[in-house]
Amino acid sequence: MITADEFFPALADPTRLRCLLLLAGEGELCVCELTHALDESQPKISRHLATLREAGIVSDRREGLWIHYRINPDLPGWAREILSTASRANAAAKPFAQDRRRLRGAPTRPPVRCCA
Amino acid sequence: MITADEFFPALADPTRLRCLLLLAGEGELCVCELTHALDESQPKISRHLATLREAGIVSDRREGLWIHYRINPDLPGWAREILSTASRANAAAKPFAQDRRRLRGAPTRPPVRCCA
DNA sequence: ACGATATATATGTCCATACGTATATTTAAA
DNA sequence: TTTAAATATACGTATGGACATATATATCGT
Repeated sequence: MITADEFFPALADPTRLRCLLLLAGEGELCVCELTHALDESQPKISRHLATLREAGIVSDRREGLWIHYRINPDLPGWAREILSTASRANAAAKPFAQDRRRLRGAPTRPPVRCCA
Repeated sequence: MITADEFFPALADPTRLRCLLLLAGEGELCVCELTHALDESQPKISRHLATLREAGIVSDRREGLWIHYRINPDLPGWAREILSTASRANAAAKPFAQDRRRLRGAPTRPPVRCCA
């Protein structure tokens, strides 16, 4: 069972927070989608996801080549509550709106080919 | 207006988190009460409170020698919500229960003389 | 078996930040 | 105007953690 002392440090990094807010809003995303949406390097995203996984905040599911991440459904209620509160509060904020737009495939960028 | 990228790092330090959870539950506390409740050095508590103040998460009010801190009432709703969720969720957890007990004046410790 | 794609991990470096100790500041009282 | 109490800040050090780069692993198609 995760404690507050383990939970909040995991949200303190902007990259991890962006991942979590996307996952909270979208349900399930694979690494390449997150890499594309956040426009960050693959190892960077992967290691941050590993941090979140080791903290028990996200869970992963392999499907062929792809590994899908989601908010860990076994996360205690207060933690899930905090994530949805943060997600709701930041839905309108510019940086997160940009992440969502990139996730969908931005007009100025090549469309997401992976994770069809 | 504080952003999520500024808010969550402030909760990532255990000392700051303990201060915030106490403040969320007790309303207003002075530095010496927090120092006593957390059993930490005065400069340590003071500097962490300064961090929280500079982030806009707490506000302070001088009253003679004492400076009382509280959760900043102008904090956006989502942030206050997250703090009360965390406070409620951790009320029963041992470390925070100990902090509250020390705040009241633990049997094995000298009673709080300051901040009458 | 080989190559390609998706993801993970290892390594070395660098920077932010938490810490202890010492000292400064502010207020009140004698 | 000293003195004491409460709080704040300065400073040097150390360490956790984020980073880029390179490489390893896993899965699938041919």
